[in-house]
Amino acid sequence: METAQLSRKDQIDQTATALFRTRGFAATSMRELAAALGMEAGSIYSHIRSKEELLHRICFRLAEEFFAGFDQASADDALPAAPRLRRAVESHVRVLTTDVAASAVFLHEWRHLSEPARTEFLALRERYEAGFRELIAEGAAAGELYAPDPAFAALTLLASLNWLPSWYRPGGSFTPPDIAHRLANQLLFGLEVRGN
Amino acid sequence: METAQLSRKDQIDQTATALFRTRGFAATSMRELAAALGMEAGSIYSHIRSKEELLHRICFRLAEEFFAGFDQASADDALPAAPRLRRAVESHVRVLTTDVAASAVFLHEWRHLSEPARTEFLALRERYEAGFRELIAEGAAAGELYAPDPAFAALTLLASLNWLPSWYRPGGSFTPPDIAHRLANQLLFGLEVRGN
DNA sequence: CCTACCGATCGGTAGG
DNA sequence: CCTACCGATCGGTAGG
Repeated sequence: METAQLSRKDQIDQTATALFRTRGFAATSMRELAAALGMEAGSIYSHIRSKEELLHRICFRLAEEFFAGFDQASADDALPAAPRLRRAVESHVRVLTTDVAASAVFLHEWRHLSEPARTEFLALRERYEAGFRELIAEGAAAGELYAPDPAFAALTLLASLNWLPSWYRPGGSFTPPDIAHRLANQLLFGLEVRGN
Repeated sequence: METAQLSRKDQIDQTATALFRTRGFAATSMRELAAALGMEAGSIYSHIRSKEELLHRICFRLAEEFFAGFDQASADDALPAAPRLRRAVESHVRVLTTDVAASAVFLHEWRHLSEPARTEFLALRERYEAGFRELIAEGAAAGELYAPDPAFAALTLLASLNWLPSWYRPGGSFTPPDIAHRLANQLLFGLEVRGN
């Protein structure tokens, strides 16, 4: 346990993230969470208001991290679209690997958010996808990328990346930058115009 | 409702699949399922033994369908590995689009299976992935495909395909064969050796 | 942070 | 296939 210097609230967030990931939000009880933290179920409520607040915080924090990474990666206007897309892919992989458990929750448990949070969340995700779509469309218009349908290409690209939390294990044979590089290569070689 | 000629048990399976997909297995109650079927919760148990039996049947039925499709696609020994891989990709997409709801449950809800079913299921999935891995390795060894790490390539490939149920809607602008073709192209152009 | 508890809901069964 | 019910567990609160 290296959680010694975390605040109690951060400990709760972290433990909840791990449980929501492995057992799912709905199947995780507050009593289970409490037991994992070495306390009683009722005591958790002096730190949080509801179970859903935990999920809400995880989902929206990750959304912010994905956006921050993307904005930084795609901001450089001097760069062509293809290398900016590569940087955006690497940023996405960095967020995924830095916080695998939270990413898995972000990707799979958001549907347990109640309204209006759920609709807000989906709007954020759509905006994020649109960023990739536009980058790909820009690269296609400039002849840098081969993508007859940028929307389709963006979905497939993000799909390949988002499956990562389901097999990635920290400390495995691939390091995060290694994974980012390999994924970007595998995906972009399929997008780049050949022999041009 | 076109479920008129389905047996009551098939109606239960079908409705359960739809609910497990949209709300998740754990968050779906038997009373909800009963209401969707126009009956009382207790009455369902004259057709099934338990809630988990429903999940079990969905997961293992889909596993069979994926295997049957793969075996047929990859069986032709006269064909090089690359076109057999393309056929396997198309088969995978066919299963996914033919039965989107069940596929989504197969992909995301299997972890709610209790032992030993859960371990059995994971073994099946691993065997399926191995099929793709070996096809890619074979193609790489023959110089047909560019895949420095077949295991990594197989994971990325299946990832791109498996995200499909999260955005595919029957009756959208893409037909299933269209999707299969585009996905195979986008993925294989990234794998094929260029200018060879 | 704990004890003790609330009303609601869960999966499942008995008996008809 | 329904009515009526079982014990267990749920998220959350009051009072200290």
